Amino acid sequence: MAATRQRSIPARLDSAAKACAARGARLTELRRQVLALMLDSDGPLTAYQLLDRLREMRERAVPPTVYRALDFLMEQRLIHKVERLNAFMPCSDTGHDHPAQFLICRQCGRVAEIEDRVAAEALEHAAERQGFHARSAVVEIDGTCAACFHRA
Amino acid sequence: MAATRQRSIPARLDSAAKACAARGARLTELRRQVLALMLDSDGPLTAYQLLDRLREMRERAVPPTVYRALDFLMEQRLIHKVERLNAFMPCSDTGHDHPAQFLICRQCGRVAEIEDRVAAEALEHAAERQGFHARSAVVEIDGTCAACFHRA
DNA sequence: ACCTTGGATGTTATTTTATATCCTCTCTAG
DNA sequence: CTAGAGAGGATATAAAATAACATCCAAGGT
Ligand SMILES: [Zn+2]
Ligand SMILES: [Zn+2]
Ligand SMILES: [Zn+2]
Ligand SMILES: [Zn+2]
Repeated sequence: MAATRQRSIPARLDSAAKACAARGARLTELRRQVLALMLDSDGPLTAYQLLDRLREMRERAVPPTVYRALDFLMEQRLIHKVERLNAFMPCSDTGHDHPAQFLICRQCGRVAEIEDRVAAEALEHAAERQGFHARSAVVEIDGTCAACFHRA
Repeated sequence: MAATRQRSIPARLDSAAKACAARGARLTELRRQVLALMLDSDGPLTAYQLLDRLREMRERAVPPTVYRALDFLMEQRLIHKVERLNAFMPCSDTGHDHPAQFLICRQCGRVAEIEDRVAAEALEHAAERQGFHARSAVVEIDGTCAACFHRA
């Protein structure tokens, strides 16, 4: 079991369910289980890591089971995909539409989500200047986290 | 054959070779062929698209052939990987070390490389504030390019 | 010229990641 | 009831990337 976080997992699941309902979508049992696994993890999980864990509860799970749930959760903005890791993690700020910005530690594998308005706006403007209509932006920064840096 | 670009492909290959040599690396025939294919393409290419094209010149090519060349070209900062597309494209500013920033058009598949110093610096500072030591940053913005937007 | 050596490439196989397709079940709007 | 949509089950396959080991070959020292 992962360390305790700001809000309890059941509370986060419930507010996720409400957010979905408000948009006319259903956080079904399967989707809830998948989201719960992600909330319970210390770091990002790949689809197949998630599948392994899901099978403990749901023997019949296969890749499409997981990918469909992941697609749904991404549409609902409850999770993000970390492209550089082909892995997924819960959004730290559930439901709010914002560009995904991550700090990815190469040493420990941990990923921190940040929200830098200055960078986000600079990128918006840069896109506009090219006449480009932005839908979604991803920022992923590789490096060494403070903890790993001090350890070294 | 793709449209003519700012500088001729042979000229770009030659300056790439020089840049490699300056760093004690060799732009071998294989690597040169792979880079040439990318320079000749109108858009990003996946490793397997590249493999198909490469086989026209080099029958024995297999996935590791391509991936090794791609790894080399990325180390030499001659190309970038576009994570959201699992595809690769030449750097627009060969050899200079800079964060990769892309505008990806969903409609036409074209990818434009931009270089926004404001965003890059904002992200650097954001990382620093967390005590994070950044190595390399990737920015990928999905949306619709000006041409496709006007067409619609 | 002759080794030696490390980088580059060849070769085979496999792993990891993601999607296509078709079917069944359930719920509900009409 | 009953069509239609959404959710999930099931099978198969495609796409992307890497592992591991063999061979080649270019460059530098002798
Ligand atoms: Zn988020
Ligand atoms: Zn770390
Ligand atoms: Zn570049
Ligand atoms: Zn376009």
